[in-house]
Amino acid sequence: MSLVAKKAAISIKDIARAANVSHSTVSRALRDSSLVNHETAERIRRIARDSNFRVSAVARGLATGRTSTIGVVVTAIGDPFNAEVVESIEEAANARGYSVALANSGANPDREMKVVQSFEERRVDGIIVMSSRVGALYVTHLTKMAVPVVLINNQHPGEFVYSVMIDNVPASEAATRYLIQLGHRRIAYFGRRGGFQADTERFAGYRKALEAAGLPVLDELVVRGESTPEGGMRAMQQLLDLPDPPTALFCYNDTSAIGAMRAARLRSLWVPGDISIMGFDDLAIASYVDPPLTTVRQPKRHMGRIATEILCNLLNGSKSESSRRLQGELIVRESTAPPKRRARSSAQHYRLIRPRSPAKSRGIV
Amino acid sequence: MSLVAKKAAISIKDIARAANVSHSTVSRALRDSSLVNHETAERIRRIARDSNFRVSAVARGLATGRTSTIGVVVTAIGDPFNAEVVESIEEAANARGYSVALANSGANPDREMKVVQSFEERRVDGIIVMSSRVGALYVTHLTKMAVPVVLINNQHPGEFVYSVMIDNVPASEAATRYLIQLGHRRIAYFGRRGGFQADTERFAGYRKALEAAGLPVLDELVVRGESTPEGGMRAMQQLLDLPDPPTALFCYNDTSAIGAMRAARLRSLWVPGDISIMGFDDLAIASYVDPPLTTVRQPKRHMGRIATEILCNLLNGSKSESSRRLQGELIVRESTAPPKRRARSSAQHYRLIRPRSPAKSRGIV
DNA sequence: CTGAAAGCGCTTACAG
DNA sequence: CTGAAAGCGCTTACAG
Repeated sequence: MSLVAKKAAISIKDIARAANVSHSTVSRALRDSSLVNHETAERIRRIARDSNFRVSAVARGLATGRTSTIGVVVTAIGDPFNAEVVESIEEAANARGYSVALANSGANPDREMKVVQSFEERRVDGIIVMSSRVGALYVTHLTKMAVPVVLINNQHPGEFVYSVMIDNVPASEAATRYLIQLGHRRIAYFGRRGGFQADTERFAGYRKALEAAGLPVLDELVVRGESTPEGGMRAMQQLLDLPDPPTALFCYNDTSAIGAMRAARLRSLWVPGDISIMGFDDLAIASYVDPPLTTVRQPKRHMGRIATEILCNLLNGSKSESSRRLQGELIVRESTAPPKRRARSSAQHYRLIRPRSPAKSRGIV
Repeated sequence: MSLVAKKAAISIKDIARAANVSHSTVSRALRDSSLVNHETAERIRRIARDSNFRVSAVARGLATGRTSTIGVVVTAIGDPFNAEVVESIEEAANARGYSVALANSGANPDREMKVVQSFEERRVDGIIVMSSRVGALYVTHLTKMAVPVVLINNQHPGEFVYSVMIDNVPASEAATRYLIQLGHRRIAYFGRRGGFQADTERFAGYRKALEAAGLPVLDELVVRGESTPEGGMRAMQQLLDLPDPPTALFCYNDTSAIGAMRAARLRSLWVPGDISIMGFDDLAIASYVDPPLTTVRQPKRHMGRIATEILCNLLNGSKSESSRRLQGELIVRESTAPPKRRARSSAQHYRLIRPRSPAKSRGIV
C-alpha cells in the first residue's frame, strides 16, 4: 500500500484486455512488428502509453536471451581517466541500443573476476573491462563464457584477443626523446607500482629513448609508487633529495605529474625553469593547471568508442577487427623547457613574491 | 559455433540432472536455503562450480520481482564531481547486494525522463538521479511508478520527497562572508547558466552575505555561463575588462574557478595577490592546483552513501529519514587573500620571470 | 493479420 | 528434507 510497496507492474495481458486483443498482438504492436494491423497497433500503443505501461525488459530478456546491456568494469569510477572513457562507452552503447552496467574492481584481480562473474549472472550481452588485472586469463574462461569480453588498456602481461590499447612504448619513447631534445640529460621516470603492464611498457619506452641518445638509465632516477597526486609528490621529494637531482621528470600519468608539480612548488622550485615535468593521459584538467602540463594524450573517447564498436560487432556477429593499438600524441604545453640550472636564482626570486596562505596573512590585515 | 555465438547457458536443470536431484533442490542449494540437506547442498554447489554455472539473474528477477539493481542517472559521467559521487554510490550499493546501472542525461530534462523510463523497463529496484532537471515532477509520476526515486542535488525548483541536498544558501553565504572578512568589497559571482536550482540558491547566499555587510549587489559583477574551465575563463576575462574589476570572484564550482585562475594568469595577474578566487565542490584536484583552491566542500562520498541508504531503506520497507540537507564546509587554501590592489607591481614583476612556453623558448636554446 | 501454445530459467507455496 | 507444479511477463514459431 505504501509508496514503497512493490505493486505488481501492469503487463501486456492487462493491455491486451483493455484493447480486446491477445497479448501476442500487444507484444507485436509494442515491438512495431509489421505483422499487426496498423490501426490496431496504434490503438494498442496509445492504451499502453496512457496507462503508463513499461514492457518488462527482464521478461523480454528471458524470452530472447539478450538483455541489451553491456557490463563495464573499471578500477575506480572516480578516476578522471576512467570517467572520461566510461562516458564515451555509455554514449556509444546507448547509440546502439545498449544500456551500461557499471562496477568497480579496485584494480584487484580477485574482485575483478567476481565482478565479471556477477555480470555473467546478470546475463549482460558483453563486457568491457578497463585496466584489467586479469587479462589473458580470460581466454581460459572464454571457452566456457557465453559473453564476449573486450579489454581497454589490458594491464596483464600477454595478448588478449579483443582489446584496444594505447601503444605505450613509442608514446613514452617520444615523450622522453622530447625531453632529451630539450637538452635534458638527467631525466627521471616516475612509474606505477604494482605490476601494471602499462608501467612496464612506458618504462621500456623511456629506456629506449635514453639508450638511443647514449644516456645511462640510472637506478636512482627511476622511482615507482601510487599514481596519485600524493604519490607524485613523494616521488618528487625523493628525487629532489638526491645529491644531483634530475632536471626533468616523466610521470606515469597526469595525476601524479600534478602532484609532482605541487611538490616542486612547495620547495620553491619553478616548473619548468628548475625542473621540467611531463605527464601522460592528457586529462581535461591538464591544460588548466599552472603551468599547463606537457603530456602524452591518450585518445580516451576514441578508446571507449572503439571498444564498444568491437564489442557490438562481436554481438551481432559482423566481422571486424578484434583489437586495436592506438597511438598516443605528444602534447607540448608549458611544464617542460630546456634545463637551466643556473637560473636557480629566479626560483629564489619567485619565492620572494609568492603569496602566503590567507591563514598566515590574516595576521597582517 | 563461433566464439560469438550465443550458446544456451547451462541452467539449474542441467545441474539437477548431474546431481540427480530436482531443479527445485538445486535452486534451494544455490540460495543457501536451510531447507536442503547439508551434504546434498555441498555436492550441488560443487557441481555448479565445476561446471562454471552462473544462475540467471534475469530469470530470478522475473520470478522474484526484484532485480537487485539500482539505476543511477547523472548529467555527465566525465564530470569529476559526478564521478566521485557515483563511485560512492556504487560502493554503498554493492555492500548491500545491489548492482548499478548507469546512464547519462546530459542535463536534459527530456533525456532524463527517457533514461528513467528505460530504467523502469529494466525493472531496477530503485533510481538515484543526480542534478535532476525534472525534480518534483516525479511526484506526479511517483503514484504510477513502482520504483522509488531519490534525488541528489535536485536542480528543479521545489521540494522532492526523497532527496539529499547540499545546503547551498548558508554554504555560499559563508564563502562570500569569508571574502568580505578578508577585506573585499567588490566581489563577483560567476554562476551557472540554465536555470539550475543550485545556482539560484548559491546566488541567494552570495546576495545575503553582501547585504548583511551593507554591500551592494552589482549587476556588472554577476555573470553566468557554462560551469566549465572555458566558461570560467570567459567570465574572468569579462570581469577583468570592467573599468573597475572585482578583487574577488566566487565561482559556482571548482571547475570554472580553475578556468578563472587560468584567465587571470594569462593576463599576468597573480592569484590571490591581484584577485582572490573561490570555488565550490572541493574536487580532488582542488588542493593540487596552483595556488591551491579555497572552496566550499561538498561531502561527495557522504552524499552518495546517504542517497543509497535512503533508497535501500525504501526498498526493504524500513523506516528512515526521507531527505537530508548536508552542510558544506569552507576550505581555506591559498587562492584567497586580502585585497591589495596597490601590489599590482608585483604582478608586473611576476610576469617578468614567468616561464615562456618551450615552443617559444626553443629558439633560445 | 491474429491467437493459442510453448518456452525462456528461475522461485516458491504446497504436498509429502 | 525433497519434488511436482504453477507462475513471473515476455517472444515467437505454428496454425489459421
